[in-house]
Amino acid sequence: MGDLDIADVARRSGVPASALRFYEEKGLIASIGRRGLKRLFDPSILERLTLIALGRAAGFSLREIAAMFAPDGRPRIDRRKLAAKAETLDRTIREMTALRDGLRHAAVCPARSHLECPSFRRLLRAAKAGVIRAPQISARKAKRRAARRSFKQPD
Amino acid sequence: MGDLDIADVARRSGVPASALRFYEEKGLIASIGRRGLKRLFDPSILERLTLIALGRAAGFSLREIAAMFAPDGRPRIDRRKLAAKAETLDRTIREMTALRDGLRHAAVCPARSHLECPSFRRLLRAAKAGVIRAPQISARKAKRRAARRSFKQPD
DNA sequence: CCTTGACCTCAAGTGAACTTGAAGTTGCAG
DNA sequence: CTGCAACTTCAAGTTCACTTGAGGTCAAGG
Repeated sequence: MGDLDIADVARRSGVPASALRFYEEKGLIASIGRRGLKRLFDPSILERLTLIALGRAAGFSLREIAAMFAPDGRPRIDRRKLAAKAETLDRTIREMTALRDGLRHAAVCPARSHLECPSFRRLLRAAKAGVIRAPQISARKAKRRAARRSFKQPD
Repeated sequence: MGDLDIADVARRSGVPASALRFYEEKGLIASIGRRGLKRLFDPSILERLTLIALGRAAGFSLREIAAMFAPDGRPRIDRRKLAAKAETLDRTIREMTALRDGLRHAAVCPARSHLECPSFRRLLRAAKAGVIRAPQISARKAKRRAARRSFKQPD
């Protein structure tokens, strides 16, 4: 009745059907049954997907996220892991902040070459100090992702 | 004389020799010549590698970084691109900060289930609002990377 | 009842950034 | 001078998170 087919879920969540099947295969989500061949999802899937998006944004891998849902289904998220991730996140934030400031300066810096700018060299020294990790998201993917990003899920 | 072979560069930069060859192939670095078969690098390669690490950390792809070095070799970095990247970075920082705070709360939240915690639900709503992008760095790679991370390059 | 389009499965492809392996060559310590 | 560790090339493999394609099934509208 209130159940959703995969297209509904895709539309309401912004997650492509192919990704939903993929998530199911990986155990991140489960359909509540089938109508013929077609998967049926409970509306609560939308909340679950939000949770998954959240985890991804926090830097968890799908594997890690899957582990956050107890085998019985509901989220039993390890609070220690959460705290640990918050810490990592915090480190990353500090790194990126330094980086952002460095970039901002470099963008307006009057020095001939960036290598001649003391501020830029400071940034380099910071990078050298090993302060830096790589985020890594491909340009094309990021673009497609951005184009798709509506994820409105009314509720 | 002061020239470095690939092992020296690897040791002093923390970048594996295989990655250095890869970078050369992609045009991110260049050897100054060969001794027999063996590549020789100018010590300035170390600064270049720091620059590359910096770019990676800022979220530039290798392709983008390569484009930042003029064909003649020295960095001619587009200041507008820099500013743009600083903006993206800033957005990401804000997202991650929200996320970090959410996670921190969730870690100490007394609610039975995270889904019952008002604060966590607020976080979910924020995520739903599309505030969220994914950083994406694999666990295994991150671990290997961390183990390797010394990058001391004594100047 | 029949068509059709939305769904299905399974396999293979993608792209980024490297790593690994096999097979060959060689600078240089002893 | 010789042996071998360390380099070389080139191809293929790896991980992650999906997407794409081929070929098949079937629920529902006309």
